[in-house]
Amino acid sequence: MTGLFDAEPVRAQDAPRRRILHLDMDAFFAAVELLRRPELRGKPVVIGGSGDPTRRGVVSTATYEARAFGVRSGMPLRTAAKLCPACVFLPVDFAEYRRYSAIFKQAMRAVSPVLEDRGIDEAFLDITDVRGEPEEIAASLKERILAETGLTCSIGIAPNKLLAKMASELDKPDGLTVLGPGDLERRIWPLGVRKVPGIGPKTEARLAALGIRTIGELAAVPMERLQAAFGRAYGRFLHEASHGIDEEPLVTHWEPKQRSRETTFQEDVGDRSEIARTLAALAREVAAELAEEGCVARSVGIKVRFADFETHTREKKLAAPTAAEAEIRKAAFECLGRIRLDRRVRLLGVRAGDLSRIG
DNA sequence: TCTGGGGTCCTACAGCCA
DNA sequence: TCTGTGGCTGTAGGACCC
Repeated sequence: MTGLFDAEPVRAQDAPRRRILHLDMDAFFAAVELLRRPELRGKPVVIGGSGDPTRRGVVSTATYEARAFGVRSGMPLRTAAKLCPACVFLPVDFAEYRRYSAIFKQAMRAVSPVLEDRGIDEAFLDITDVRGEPEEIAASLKERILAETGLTCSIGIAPNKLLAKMASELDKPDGLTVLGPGDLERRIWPLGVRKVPGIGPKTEARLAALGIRTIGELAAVPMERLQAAFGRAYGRFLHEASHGIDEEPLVTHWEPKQRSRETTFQEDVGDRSEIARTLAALAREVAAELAEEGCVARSVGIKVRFADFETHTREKKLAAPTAAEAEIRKAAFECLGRIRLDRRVRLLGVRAGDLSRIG
């Protein structure tokens, strides 16, 4: 007879199987804009930057009608306007999107308190201890969010965050996907490696050069080979992700690590005094935000992007943590002095790092 | 010709020190 | 005393995410 205290320590594979839900709002910015501009429904609409396609900026979200013209997220507004001259361009209104974001996250918290906020339009929810079938939990959550916001979302449920997020992508918009045993091989392995969150365009290209295009092909590569090619940590990640392995817990609280402000000039700038004025203004904004949040910074850095898109950063460790505008500005100018300004500048940024709370 | 802004995490490397 | 090694810290840049 084995007593409680004789039991072996719990290993990962013996741990209670988690149920993680990932929720992603459908074309979020565009959907919110259509709520207050119903006359635009059915029309190609692009949200991005200042809403003026003659100015510098990129597409944040486009409606499905605009996507039919080839408009994609991240595309310059000017390019989008060329592809779709009939598109309606709207500015980004973060305050309004944050309002809707709070509503759908509140609905999620009513289901389970264990929520990981992943930005303005998505979140993870641990529903391991929530009674009911996953499909029912997700369906009633979708119903509640639609009733309270008028917006649809896509939900994925799986034993971990990685698979839950991939699941929510499988059926969009207004989708619901539950991944169970056997679904890894059947539904995930045929997908391209780019569908793994954490594999971007660079890694996709490097994997393609090795003849690896699908997640299943990636899963067939020994971990040692991936580590030799991509480094210890990332090689291990690639191996585990392709096998659907992810033990990461939900992060329900975190402290900011850095605050930054950056700006892209409408026209590339060569004038030193304009660069100096802009750097001072950015330093002021960063300092104000630190003060507002009750934080001090231990390091200050700057970013300079030249007209040819070459980007340089410089960083300085401070003698003592501070939120004082004068000290942040002084450090930023010291950093600027270490960069040779031999070309016109496209972008300038100021960053405060190694943050800690006062008191 | 074009490529935003605000973040996080990781890696590589140089200098310092034991 | 010289040299090698390995850890730590600071710095720069890359990749990725929403």
